[in-house]
Amino acid sequence: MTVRVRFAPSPTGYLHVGGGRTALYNWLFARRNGGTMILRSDDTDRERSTDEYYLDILSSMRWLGLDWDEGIEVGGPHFPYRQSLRIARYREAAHRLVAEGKAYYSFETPEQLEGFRSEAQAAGRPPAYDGRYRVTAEEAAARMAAGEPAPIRFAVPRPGETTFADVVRGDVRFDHVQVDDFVILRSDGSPTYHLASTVDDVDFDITHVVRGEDLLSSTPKHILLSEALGHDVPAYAHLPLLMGPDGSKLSKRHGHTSISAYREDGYLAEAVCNYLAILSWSPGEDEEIVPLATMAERFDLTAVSKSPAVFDVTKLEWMNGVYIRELPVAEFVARALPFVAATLGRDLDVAEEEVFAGIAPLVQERTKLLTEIGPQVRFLFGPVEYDEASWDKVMTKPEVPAVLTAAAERLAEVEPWETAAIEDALRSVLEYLELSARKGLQPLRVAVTGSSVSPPLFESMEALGKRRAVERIAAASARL
RNA sequence: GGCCCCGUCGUCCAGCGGUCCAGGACUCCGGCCUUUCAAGCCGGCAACGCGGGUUCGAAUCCCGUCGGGGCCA
Repeated sequence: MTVRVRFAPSPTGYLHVGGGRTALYNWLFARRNGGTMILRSDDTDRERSTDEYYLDILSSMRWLGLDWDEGIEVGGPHFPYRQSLRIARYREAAHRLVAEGKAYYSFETPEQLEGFRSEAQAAGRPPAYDGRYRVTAEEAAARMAAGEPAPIRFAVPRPGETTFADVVRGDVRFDHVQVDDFVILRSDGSPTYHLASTVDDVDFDITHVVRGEDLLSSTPKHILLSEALGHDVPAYAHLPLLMGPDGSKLSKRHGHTSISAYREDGYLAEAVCNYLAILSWSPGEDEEIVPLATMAERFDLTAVSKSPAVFDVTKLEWMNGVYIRELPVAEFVARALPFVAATLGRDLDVAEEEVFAGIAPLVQERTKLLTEIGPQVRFLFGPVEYDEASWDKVMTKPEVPAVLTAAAERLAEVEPWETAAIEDALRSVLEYLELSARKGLQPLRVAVTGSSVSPPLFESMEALGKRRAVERIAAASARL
């Protein structure tokens, strides 16, 4: 039997990092086992589902590099893989279960349900409705015929229990006293999550359901439903939840949680994938920087951690820096350009792109996020903007006027305008003024780049060009 | 409140009865390098929640307890 897994997000929000990790683990598992990866949209919640979220999920998946063999947009035997387009199928399934006596039209009043609940609570019993007010099939038929609306509930076998071997957690057991006769089809004819999701898993021949631990306690319902539908029960693997720094389930209040936000913040998809993978699983050998392809060779669902993991942005950032540094320079340039354009508010022209490519290697090794690049190089593509803190810290020293003056003079004679020649000239200025490089070069850095923090000075000057470099030093002198 | 799951450095991961006075990574703190900032290199701080068992021997197995999380309400 070939492995068939699915990632089935609800388009009720952007694809968040937890969902991204679930998608990734499904993908890794499929690739590791030569299986089929399916992407489905669980969009039965018409109220909260939107096209914007749907599109975000698609683009985030693609950005991460997680492709799917069957599903939304790519097609397959069960196209279009959108639950909202399969409502009739869910109704049919629910009605069939009623016909077979495995589910029933439910006429409990809210008062009855509430009464049951509070009584159970008081007695210390599980508050899961056990179907005690279920009416006979005849009565149900009569009331339905009379036009009385009613939801359909699944008749959970009682007494009983459901056990299953969770791929990551091992044996799990649920007594049915704590599984309620859950609604599968609402009185308005809309399917519940349990029904739609299970029917799809069954229809699509899913072999392994890999999802978040928040669905663990719903699993007995899904197993019971699968069996009632006359289908083999898939294997289940429940992934530990991702948490915020405060130890609660990761959510918006912990900051950025959507994959697309990380993309915009200058993270590389490779780094995000790597970090997400490493979060609840180890590729072994004390290795952490492992490319997707290698992980796909080593991935082992049974070795996934059982305990929740705190999402640590700081470590993701470090890892992003590692990936950026590993990029071939040309690739780094290509990825950086859009971000540079964003901070400049315009695209670079061809000549400027060449200038950027020139200092790119130096910028690359000091970048953790692509968004940091623009600010580092903007001095090359526009007027200097002095960072006032830098100016106050550096340009108020007594030796500054002499440094600027001497440097401007010497630099004006440098020919050809290349890093080595610039360095020679400046070193001689330092010698002449008896200043350390540390003290003597900072004023020039601020003058030329506007900041006390910049790429290496000599290269920066070369990239800037002789005329502008000398002009800026003169301008800084005038501003003193 | 009921049920389920989980519990190794601040965080992530390794460890699956002896080779562990517990290993790697991030963070943090020193130092080196150095034209700033990074990067790099070297070094350091830091954990088996607790209590009982089982065993010659437990981070590793069992029970309890405490703590955290999830779902339902």
